[in-house]
Amino acid sequence: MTAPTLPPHSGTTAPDAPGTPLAETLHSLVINWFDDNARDLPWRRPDAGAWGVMVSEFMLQQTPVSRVLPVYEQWLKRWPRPADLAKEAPGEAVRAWGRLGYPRRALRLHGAAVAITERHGGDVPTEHAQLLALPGIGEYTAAAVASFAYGQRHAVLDTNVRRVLARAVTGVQYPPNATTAAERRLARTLLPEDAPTAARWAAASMELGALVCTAKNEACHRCPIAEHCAWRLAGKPEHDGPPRRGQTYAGTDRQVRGKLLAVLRKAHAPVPQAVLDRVWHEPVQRARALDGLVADGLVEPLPGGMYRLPLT
DNA sequence: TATGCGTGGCT
DNA sequence: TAGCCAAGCAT
Repeated sequence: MTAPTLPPHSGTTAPDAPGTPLAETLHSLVINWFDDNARDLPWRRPDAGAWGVMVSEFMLQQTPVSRVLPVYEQWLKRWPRPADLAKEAPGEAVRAWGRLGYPRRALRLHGAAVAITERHGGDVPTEHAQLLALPGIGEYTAAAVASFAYGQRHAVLDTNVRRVLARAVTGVQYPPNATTAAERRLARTLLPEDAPTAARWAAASMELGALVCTAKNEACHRCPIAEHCAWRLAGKPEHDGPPRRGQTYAGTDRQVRGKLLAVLRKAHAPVPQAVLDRVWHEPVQRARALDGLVADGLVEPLPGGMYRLPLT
């Protein structure tokens, strides 16, 4: 007879196996907290539908909720179903994306709407693998849509959940820079057995990271699992190890691309090169940024040195 | 696995 | 003030 085994994981504090008291305690504490503290967000309303959930997930990739809210409302009003967006020129998606940032997401969301219309009869697919095959959908977003929209059982491992698990279970201040196999293993280990509870846990643990267990100024006094938190119990040791990679922005191609695209979003007719030239003084970087936008399909070059958002 | 990719609010 | 940070993805 063999003892029950747990997958190995990093960190100093072992979680209990699934179904053991600690895991279940965490589930109920966090879910009960969520019942009382969940934000009333439009994509969580019952009428949002899978398309609403999917749109919100695209927009929320690296962009705060407060900035997503107004764009989300406009988007769903204009394109209430995937087929509505699929009929549009991709440039219209880029324009409607506004200043959410990372406009390639708008292009991919448009591409996903086209694929849904062509391959799935206009309905957001229910299977994780089908979702993963859509442009702009990676491991996280596939799991999130399957869980939030369809109530399925998946480990939904975003930056919030990673931080909550790093602290509560592993006992460190921050998760690693890149998601590790150990983190995925841990998240799967902690997943409630039944699908509805797993889906609730996914949303609840994410919300806990967003509202309480934040990157800076964490509010342990409001945390439902503070008394179980390995990091807090260890005296909240400061992060050690390699510095967490920051994003530089000023003076980068990204900034130039942003300025170029801002001009094209505002324009409703082709824009001459000379107008684009005014956004950045340095010609080499300016040309590289514009070429990059064209290569990414975010900008369409026309004969005679004219440019516009892509029609196809 | 490391890097590039927007934008704006906050400390 | 100059980073730091915000529900990642693609390559």
